[in-house]
Amino acid sequence: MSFIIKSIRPFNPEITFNSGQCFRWEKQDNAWQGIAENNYAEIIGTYPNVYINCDEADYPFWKNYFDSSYDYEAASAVLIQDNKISQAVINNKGLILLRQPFFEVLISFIISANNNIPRIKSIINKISVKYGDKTNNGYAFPKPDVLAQLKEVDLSAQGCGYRSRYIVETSKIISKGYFYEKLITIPLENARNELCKFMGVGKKVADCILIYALGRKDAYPVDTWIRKVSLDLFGKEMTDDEIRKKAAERFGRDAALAQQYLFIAKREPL
DNA sequence: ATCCAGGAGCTTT
DNA sequence: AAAGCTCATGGA
Repeated sequence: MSFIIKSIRPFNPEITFNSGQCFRWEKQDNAWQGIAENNYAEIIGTYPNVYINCDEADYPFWKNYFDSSYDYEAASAVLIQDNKISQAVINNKGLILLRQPFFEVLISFIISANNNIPRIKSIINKISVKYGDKTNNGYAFPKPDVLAQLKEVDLSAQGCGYRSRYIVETSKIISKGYFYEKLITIPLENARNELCKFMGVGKKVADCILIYALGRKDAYPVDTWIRKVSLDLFGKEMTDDEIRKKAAERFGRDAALAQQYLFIAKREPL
């Protein structure tokens, strides 16, 4: 274990960590502390001069986590030309989309259904403390085989409510082995339908998993906030399927980033 | 008290 | 395919 401080890809920690795509980053004395898998890291500095303090052996993991190979400057330059998004791009410079561990995103967004962000964070923290591995710097997210062996009441006791059954059943499938890499390359509709086979995963949660775990930039999660903003965006009331279709036409391969900008702007208007 | 939260599953039209 | 009802929970 040798901790090092290295520069990491330019991004805005404040905006990215508060954008509702991750639930396990907390700020302590000017440093953002987070755990993914069994890895701990601290993020310091401000956009565009950002540094990471982590175990040297984990640095490749974190480089991938912070999506180092994707050109957000180029994507934002495209989106800023859309007059409905330009202000959000300006107000949220340095936003990126994280590439988090598949199982953690899968379970976290099952918990997110019909829920709010502070409570989602609270629940995830509780199940991590109770069922995750203890590390030197906090508790890891629970492993699939651990959650798979729980009873519904165990998770209900941590506030998961009616989602407890979904978490156990989904964890059983993952713990038996699941090749999620295929979801990165197959057509969006197919990938979404595959994920919807998991109990507790619908189209919205499926799109979140495709973006925040698998790095797909063409997905477009339609939640209550995006529903609200679509009226202004497209000029009429639409079903969720129509919203996804229109968004795909308008934003194409930048749909996920457009959605994230719109979500932030609508949820926390300046 | 009533409504809402990064919805989804199930049943009924 | 589309609409309606229900599912826990805590905060506003």
